[in-house]
Amino acid sequence: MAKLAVLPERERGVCCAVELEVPDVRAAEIADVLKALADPTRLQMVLALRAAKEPVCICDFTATFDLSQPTISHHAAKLREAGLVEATRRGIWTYYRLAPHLPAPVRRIVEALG
Amino acid sequence: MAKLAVLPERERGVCCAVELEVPDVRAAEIADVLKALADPTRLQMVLALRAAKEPVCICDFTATFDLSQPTISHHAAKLREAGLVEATRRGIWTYYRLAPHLPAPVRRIVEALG
DNA sequence: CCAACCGATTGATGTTTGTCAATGGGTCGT
DNA sequence: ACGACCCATTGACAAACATCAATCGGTTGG
Repeated sequence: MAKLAVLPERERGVCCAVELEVPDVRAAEIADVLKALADPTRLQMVLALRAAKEPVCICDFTATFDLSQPTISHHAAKLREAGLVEATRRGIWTYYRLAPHLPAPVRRIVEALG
Repeated sequence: MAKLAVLPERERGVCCAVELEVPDVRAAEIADVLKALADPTRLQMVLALRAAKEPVCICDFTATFDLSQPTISHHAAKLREAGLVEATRRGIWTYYRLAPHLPAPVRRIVEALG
């Protein structure tokens, strides 16, 4: 609560709707992506995958975080549902990587992280 | 669940912790910012403020969204607590604007939106 | 001074979320 | 075939969240 600035003059009882930058549906989509990223564990996962040259086995994530295996699996599923990562099965191991063809707006967000 | 790729060879029972890109505290901070943005209404607010030349009166946001006045106020408070926006009082009106001196990492995220 | 207006806070409620324990389904080495 | 290993799913539960109705405090015009 401070700072002077050029504040618009107003008239009592007259409020007019703001012009929205994006359609509501689009805002909801972006919000969903942000929601997927808005957890410390999932954020760390995405940052690690972004930096990784090779796909990362989820067992290594389980070894990394102080969380149970089902919880890690749950977070991985959230990232999958959001379309942020892809999984590949190889034998008993499941490897994750950042989705290679993210929509441009999503990619820009992921690149802006960290 | 598809795509071939160069998957690392592994040994059973040997999982090693991933190297994290950022310290946990920092991840939590970023996650908090993302959490503040991860709601359609708040996202629209931030996008509108980012595009606005002048501070925006919150009564106009109340007129914009199909939500009650307390709910809008609640969302505005969340954005304030996250440090994303600042409020200025002028008479009976409260004007919001994007925080002018956002930390660089946060600013990059906000700029990547939309 | 009073009524109208703007905006924040409080209280209540239904929903979503993060977490774990328990379980189930594959895959491999022996 | 068996046991060990990896990972996903289910069920349960507490915490956090989005929303509204009601209320309150501050400001202004008449």
